[in-house]
Amino acid sequence: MDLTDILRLPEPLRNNITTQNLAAGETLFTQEDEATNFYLVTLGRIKLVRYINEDRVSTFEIVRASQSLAEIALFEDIYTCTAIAEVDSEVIVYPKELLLSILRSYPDVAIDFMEMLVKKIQSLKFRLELRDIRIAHERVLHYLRHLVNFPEETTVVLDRPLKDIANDLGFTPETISRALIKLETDAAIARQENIIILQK
Amino acid sequence: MDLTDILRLPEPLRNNITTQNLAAGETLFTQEDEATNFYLVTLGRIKLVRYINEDRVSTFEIVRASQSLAEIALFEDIYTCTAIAEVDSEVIVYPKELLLSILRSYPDVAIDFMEMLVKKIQSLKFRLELRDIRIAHERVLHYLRHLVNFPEETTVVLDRPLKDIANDLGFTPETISRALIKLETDAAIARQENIIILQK
DNA sequence: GCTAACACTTGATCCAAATCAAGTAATTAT
DNA sequence: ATAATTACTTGATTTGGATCAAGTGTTAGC
Repeated sequence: MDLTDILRLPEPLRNNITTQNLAAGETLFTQEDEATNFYLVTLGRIKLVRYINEDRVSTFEIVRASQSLAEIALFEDIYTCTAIAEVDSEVIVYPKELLLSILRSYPDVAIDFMEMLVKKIQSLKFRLELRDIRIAHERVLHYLRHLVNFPEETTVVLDRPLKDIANDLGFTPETISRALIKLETDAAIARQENIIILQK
Repeated sequence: MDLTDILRLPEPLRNNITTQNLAAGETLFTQEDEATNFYLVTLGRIKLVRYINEDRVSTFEIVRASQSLAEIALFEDIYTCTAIAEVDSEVIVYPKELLLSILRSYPDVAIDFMEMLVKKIQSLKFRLELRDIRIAHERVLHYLRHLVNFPEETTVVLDRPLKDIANDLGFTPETISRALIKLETDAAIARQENIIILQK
């Protein structure tokens, strides 16, 4: 989902993009706002959420440095979710029309952009697949194994609070905690702080 | 998610695509197969599934007429899921390299393609949002309301067996059945066969 | 037309995650 | 340094979906 290629923009257009800084907890845009920009995160972490009703929030996605958000802006008039900085963050702002013209004029950038979109689709599909695993410790194990990029690797460093991971996986923090303990007693993993070692 | 624009291909290239017919239950491609083609469904319904382990199957997506599948083929070497025809179906086969060259040469087609990808992302995000609603009748109602394209509409025609919808939503058929009955007694919906009327 | 398969419904029971509650440890703020 | 907040853990209880089981009605096949 790396989008650094988007940064390699044609010179004349690169001058028209700006950066924006966000404090932890600050909102970048809100659901139903007019969609005017596409963003690339350069620092920090942006959380995309949707308010389903008064007391229910669904977290769609955690967008990290070098990842993009608000692709929808290119083809829709309003944002369909709310973007909030989880920690102090920085984003590059690409005005919608500008980006569309770039994508029309530079096939290489367009192909990179498509690849990023396809990777995002894969990632969402995986998260959906996870939800079909009902038993907590099985879901967590499947998730941990997926975090390992290469099959020969066995170590996963959790860089977010467990409660956030719990939320991603559709569990409560209590359930994640118990699931990890079960995986540990079953000798499927070993834990040291926020480092998980998968036992093959 | 309409992709009919992809059909409006530049004349010289259109000759290089072929169609393929599938009987109900037939497999189009299998997880781990070499990814050589991108497909557009012209008739019927293709189900994308992933085999998580021996006895667990996760349905990713139902691809219908005028929708596409296997975008991943463009950027990866192997398919990450298995495609099976739910009913007798027909697909257009786009060889990977051919489609990539089209996307490079024809910005309009590329933009249409991106729009399709973004719509797919939206759809997956919605399905993920659904999974965050735990209570069955609430999840079902949210789903039904989403099937209504225009806010003033109130009628939803379910064109697939309830058990398939149940599977999409991450429930058993029993649970969906009970959820619909609850929504009916709560006067949130009315039912006539496979037609659902949403009470606003 | 009869049988078989399938879709849906209904009821009883089971099970696992949510919830509620409380405590500990670690980090942040003052 | 101390207080306050936050992250995580642990235990007891609740809750609601899964499962098992059986029945009805409809569709498809022979």
